[in-house]
Amino acid sequence: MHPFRTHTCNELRLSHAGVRARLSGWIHRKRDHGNLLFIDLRDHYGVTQCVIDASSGFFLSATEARPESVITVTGRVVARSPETVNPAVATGEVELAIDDLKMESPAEILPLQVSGDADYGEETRLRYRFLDLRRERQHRNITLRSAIIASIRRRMVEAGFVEFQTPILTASSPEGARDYLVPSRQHPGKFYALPQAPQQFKQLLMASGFDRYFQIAPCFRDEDARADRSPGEFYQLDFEMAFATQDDVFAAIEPILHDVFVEFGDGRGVTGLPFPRIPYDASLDWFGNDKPDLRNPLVMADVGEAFRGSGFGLFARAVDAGGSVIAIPAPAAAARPRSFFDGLNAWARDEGAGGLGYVVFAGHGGAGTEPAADGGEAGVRTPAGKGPIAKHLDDARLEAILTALNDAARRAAEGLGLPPRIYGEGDAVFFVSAEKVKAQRFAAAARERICDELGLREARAFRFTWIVDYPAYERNEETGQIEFSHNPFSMPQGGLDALESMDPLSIKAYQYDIVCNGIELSSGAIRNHRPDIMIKAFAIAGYGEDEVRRRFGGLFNAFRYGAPPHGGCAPGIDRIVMMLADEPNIREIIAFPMNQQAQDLLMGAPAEVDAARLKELSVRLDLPKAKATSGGGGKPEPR
RNA sequence: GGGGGUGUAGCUCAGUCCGGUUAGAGCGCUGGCCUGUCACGCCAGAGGUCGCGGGUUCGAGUCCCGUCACUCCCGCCA
Repeated sequence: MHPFRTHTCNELRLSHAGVRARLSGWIHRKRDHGNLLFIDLRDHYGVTQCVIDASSGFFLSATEARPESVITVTGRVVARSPETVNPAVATGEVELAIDDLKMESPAEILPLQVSGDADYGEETRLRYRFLDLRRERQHRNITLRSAIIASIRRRMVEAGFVEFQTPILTASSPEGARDYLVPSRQHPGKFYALPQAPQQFKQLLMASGFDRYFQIAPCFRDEDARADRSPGEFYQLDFEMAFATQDDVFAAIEPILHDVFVEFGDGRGVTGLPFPRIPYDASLDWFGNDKPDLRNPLVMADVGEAFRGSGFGLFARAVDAGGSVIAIPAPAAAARPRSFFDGLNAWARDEGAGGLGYVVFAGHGGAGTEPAADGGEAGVRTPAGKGPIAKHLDDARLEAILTALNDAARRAAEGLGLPPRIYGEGDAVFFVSAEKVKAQRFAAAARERICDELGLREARAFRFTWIVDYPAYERNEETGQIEFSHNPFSMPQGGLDALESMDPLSIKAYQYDIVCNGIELSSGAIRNHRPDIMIKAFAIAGYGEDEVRRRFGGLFNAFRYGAPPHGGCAPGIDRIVMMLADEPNIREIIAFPMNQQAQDLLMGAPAEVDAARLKELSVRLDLPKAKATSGGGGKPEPR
């Protein structure tokens, strides 16, 4: 007989009755009846009930074994009597009547319990992650992650992509996030950087003649964490295609994402192919940001003109000063009590906005008074507006607001498959007014809030969209300088001609993001593979040719000896798993995540190192004064 | 770097607003009882620097100041 097991803890069934079996696992739970002891034995696969009675020689030691001790038990599989069958457990029709028990590894008293579904603080969970990961939900998440990655890998290979590995110790990249740096022993004063993404390597592979690259790529960025952003490191499904247009890239990855989300989505809806595409500018107009959650059906519109010169001075002055008034529809909200509007107003002020103006369209009462979408029909009345702002707006202005919202709703319905809607009687409209960028940012948040207040968010669905036509450049508000808005490696639309003839701020790039449920899964681009266009593109952002050669020498050089037009994308693996696992926090789907302060509480990273090691690296510390540097322990050091 | 929340038994939390006798509960732990449970049950017990430091007060878990830690958000994340 195998020294540890003949079966797993999820294997024994009624058909095994009478068989002699050996199981190994953790003591999940014990039920001690004095002269009869039940042990739920758990392994990766499941749980099997084992039973011992007082007549056995090892009964006492079994009684004393703590939960989470690892044991090996041997005995006979017996069918349970009908009244003792447990239908909640896969092995619930049988139990193992054990006649031998070997303690493989006793457990001390636990800092967190594995059985049951108690909540524990994250600090405890991460410090004892090996215990936390034994728990059902955590165990399931990590297993799901593995299955998703295996499925992605299989689908990528089937689609003709070739998997590569690229360096982890590489050079710092001048754009983007902060790098993690690694001092070089052999070259004092010089540093490696961990890659923020294998961006340049995958482009070099294109220049190397490989046609379709992919990698489940580790990426390292020294930026602060969020619930959906793991500190330090994360994984991307990084891929790149030679001789590919933007449409080719979309056509290659859409079915893979779609099928993976269907495979692991547990019946949740997935956007059909092809995924909708929203130009960046339209996304800002309709949703206030470039990562719209299309489960939210609300479409916004700029209605500044309706307020220009109106009696509502606050908004009229804002418009005259070049600001925006953004309207957010609130379908069927006219029936809501005053407290609904007051509550949203209070929320707006908590968010730091001046407030949230609104108009309620409930003037005429009764049904059937909705205006036709295009207006102009005889006998159609504009519903009368109510609310603090409405009295300052005449019918023509109210009409203009409804027309703008209906126009936006109709166009979004056609392009995105959002439910069509004609606003009018019975609806309400909220207004956000500020300088344009600020107004959009706040309106985006208000749109989400209003959607949830009204219970309009589509449940159990993954709604994908591409955001396309990103601007190539933007003006840095602080410095006034023209900068790359997204990715310096993207091909500007219009190529060299556009760079030479157009206002840089109006040039678009073949740059795109894929967004799912309001979460940016990835950005990608058709790359700039032409050295002459690169020089010009960087010149506009203030980099001389020498600087481009110095900073991107490898890539720049590669493009001088024949490089294929190419492009790609890099969806975030962790966020995909997070959504499919339906977890609100990215750390729930990473086996050993760091905490929000980028510390690994289990391994004790980051840690101090010996002076000798620093000397070897020609590194001397210059620590900030005030702060204790102990890292762990949590106790402040006396000063 | 900034803002919010939290910090009380091994763990999860109540008590803090409105200061007052010996700081409680559940789970876990220890001991005892229990032969059909499956969140087993019953009895008893141990376990506390109320994050840390300072202040106010006759008296501080509770009020004030500072500080540390964790967490959520903003900045940041080509």
